[in-house]
Amino acid sequence: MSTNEPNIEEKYDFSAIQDRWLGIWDKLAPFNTADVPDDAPRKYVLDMFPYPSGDLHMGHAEAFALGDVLARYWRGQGFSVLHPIGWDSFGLPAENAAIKRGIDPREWTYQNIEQQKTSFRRYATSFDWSREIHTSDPEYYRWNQWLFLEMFNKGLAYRKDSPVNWCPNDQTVLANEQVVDGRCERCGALVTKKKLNQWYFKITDYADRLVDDLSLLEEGWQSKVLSMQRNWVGRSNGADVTFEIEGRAEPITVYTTRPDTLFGATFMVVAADADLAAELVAEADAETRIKFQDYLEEVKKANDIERQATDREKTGLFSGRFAINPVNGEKLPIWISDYVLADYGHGAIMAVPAHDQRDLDFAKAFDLPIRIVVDTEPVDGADAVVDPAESGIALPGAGKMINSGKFDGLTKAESIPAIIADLEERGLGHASKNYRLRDWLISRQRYWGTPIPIIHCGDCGEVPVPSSELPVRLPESAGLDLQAKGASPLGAAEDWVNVPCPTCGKPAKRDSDTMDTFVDSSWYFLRFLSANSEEVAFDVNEAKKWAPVDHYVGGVEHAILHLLYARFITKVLHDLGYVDFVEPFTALLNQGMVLMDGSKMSKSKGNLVEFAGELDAYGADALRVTMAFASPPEDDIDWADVSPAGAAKFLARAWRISKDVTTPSGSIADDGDRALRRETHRFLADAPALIESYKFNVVVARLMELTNVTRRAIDSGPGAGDPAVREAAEVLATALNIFAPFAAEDMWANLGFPAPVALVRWKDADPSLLVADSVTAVFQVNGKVRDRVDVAPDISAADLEAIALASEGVQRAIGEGQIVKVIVREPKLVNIAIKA
RNA sequence: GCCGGUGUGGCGGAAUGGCAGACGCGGAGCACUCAAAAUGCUUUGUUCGAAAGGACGUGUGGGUUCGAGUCCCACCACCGGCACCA
Repeated sequence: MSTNEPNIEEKYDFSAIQDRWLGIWDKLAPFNTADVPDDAPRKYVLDMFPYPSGDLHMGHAEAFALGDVLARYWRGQGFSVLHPIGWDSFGLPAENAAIKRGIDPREWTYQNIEQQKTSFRRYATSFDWSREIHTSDPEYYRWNQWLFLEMFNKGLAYRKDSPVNWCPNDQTVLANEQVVDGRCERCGALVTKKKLNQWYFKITDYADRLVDDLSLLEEGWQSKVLSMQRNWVGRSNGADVTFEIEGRAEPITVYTTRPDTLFGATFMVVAADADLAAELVAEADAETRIKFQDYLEEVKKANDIERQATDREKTGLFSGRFAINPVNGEKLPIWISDYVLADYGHGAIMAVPAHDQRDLDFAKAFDLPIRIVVDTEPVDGADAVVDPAESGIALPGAGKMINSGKFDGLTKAESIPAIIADLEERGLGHASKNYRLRDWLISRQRYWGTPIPIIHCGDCGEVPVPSSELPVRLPESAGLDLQAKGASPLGAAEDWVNVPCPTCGKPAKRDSDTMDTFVDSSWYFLRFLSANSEEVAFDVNEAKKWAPVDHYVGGVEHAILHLLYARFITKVLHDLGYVDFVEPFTALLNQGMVLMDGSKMSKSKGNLVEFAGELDAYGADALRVTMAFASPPEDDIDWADVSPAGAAKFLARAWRISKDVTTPSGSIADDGDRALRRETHRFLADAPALIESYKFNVVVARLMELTNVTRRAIDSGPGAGDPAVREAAEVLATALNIFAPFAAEDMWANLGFPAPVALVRWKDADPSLLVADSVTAVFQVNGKVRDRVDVAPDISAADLEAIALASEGVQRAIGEGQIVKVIVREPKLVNIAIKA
């Protein structure tokens, strides 16, 4: 097969070029990684796999362009690069579309996949298609079930009754991570609470490691994402303190981050919706019991948005009971309120109104005592500390302890360990940590997901499906009512749901819920390593060779959810002995969004830019260059501010150089024009560091510069026959390949080489060419540039100083002034400090 | 409230403490054309000046330094995360 047929076009014609190479690339399959030698240097470059809803959009166009730049770059550096693609193809939109149109979710999903696949091919993404995966295939989701059972056997998957987030619109439960501002992340409906029996993954067991291991990612992840992850886990350090309760055998434990304020506790508060509150008032007088019932009703009615409003008035009631402060034996009234949360800490707090704003608000509302126990600095430039009882402003700052018995005089830093030690000695408390993170709720009451591989038996309880019977396939959707109704549609598939118990053989029922699709995506990067294996989820040895992922590319909208789950599952797989690393993604590139006229694109706003339309108008190369050149990758791109036509113009200029070269291939570049060669090799020397630090926009700018100087060399320099021009053109083709694969391939063919240019190793920079013949020295007077002179790069400090002092511009600037000091940084700078 | 980030021409953006504005978009002028588009060339931070040449200029105010967009302190604005989390 001849891959370098002569090009007939005399002008850059992106659509002819695309047509010419697509078919050839299909046959060459240059990105297949089936037979990589064991000792080959490797990189794993992965884009977050797409959810196949309709065609690709401009956001995909950016993310996948950038991922492809990295994959192609490392190939050019001689690495074997794994750059796979798959489809996150389970999930609600397919189901909703299916309901709306009365078709199988499978049909809708796999049609969209075909469309996106076609678009990816036209976009020249360098995927290894032999490893393609679909999470909605039984061949994939059986390994979700395998993972679930591994976790079930380790006690990391469990079922519990708990109030859960419920989306009344989608009629399914939601993970905490899917509730944003009290609303369903997907549809925006107000989320309510519902008490349900649901499956959880025990991510809280890994809370400390999920925070601590972030330090391993400081090199490769944006600090923004690290802090988002840290915030989400929400670890706080403090102490558990035990309070005896009058008339109750069991004491109550509270969690506090300020044990140093223990002497300032003047009451205790129990969360209204905690079981403890109901128990405490059970023996109270009738009036209190009725008041409590009314209050509890009120609290339950409030949705999260109302409840979370921080400027709400404090409400509550006295329980009639008292606690004993362990440090001073004082009797503290126990109050009940909804400002304390039932599911954080122990659902009860010690209230220190002088030093906590919330407690102070409550104390003032119910006229409770306020006692200062920390001598804080005055705030906001005030002369003296104002009594919180007067000002209504609590004093949360640090200071020396007062009114605290034997602890008086200690600073906050000293007193916290001292008090904890004292409590510990007396068995009344200990240091403790708390987390905002909750266990990951993974059950969903919907059809289009992975069936949970558990059989419920009246006698044996929760029985795992034997691994020989995996996968538990989804029943056909035909005949099932997929309409959201709060119970899984699978429950109605009689033939499917009724099975004998694997243990005792009696009639039993399959679990009819499906898994959260974030389970699918929490380990898919490992499935690519053995995408076609029927024996294992992934081969442990392949994981040793390829994983973890070297570059993970995707939107910052997944900075919490998906990344936290993937990190968690990776640690679980590590503990189970399947992988030898603890973090899945060594480096993370979060590209910004593609906007139009300052806002997110949407059909309803009328500012939608269609991927297919741009592709037709400018071609894949111009689109990819535009994405890379627009801004640093993390920043948003406003499509109104960029110019795909400009990118196309640049590509045409670069392409034309390859047509103009007249030197035959194999000519000796050493004989070529030195100035042009220096530019070429400066590019080769600088490009790797720029790409590896994701400064793609600068690399494109440098390619434009190289194109411009080569053009000038042809038109008004040494001419098209100079070997340096050929060298520049070859470097342009190999480097441009990472941004504009079609144009680069065509240039490579124009220069007489066979496809694919994508597997050509980049030329090394020649260090001897990086030394300039002369450099421009800058002469400053008091830091202002007054003159410039070209000098030899190895000029001595004394010579340079002499030239500077003699220069006309410097003399004029010095005038009558007196020279105080001369700084010489040969060969580039002299700065003369003068006194007027 | 706590934590993190960002502020540079008309616009997107460059700049190991050493020539601010690379590269591009847009604008202006010119060439080619009957004309337009496309393409090419020149020019383009603000301001004073005929020019030569000045002055000013990286959110604001201070500081360190021979020299600051870059480092330090304080502030302002915007963006993001968390938030009655004890």
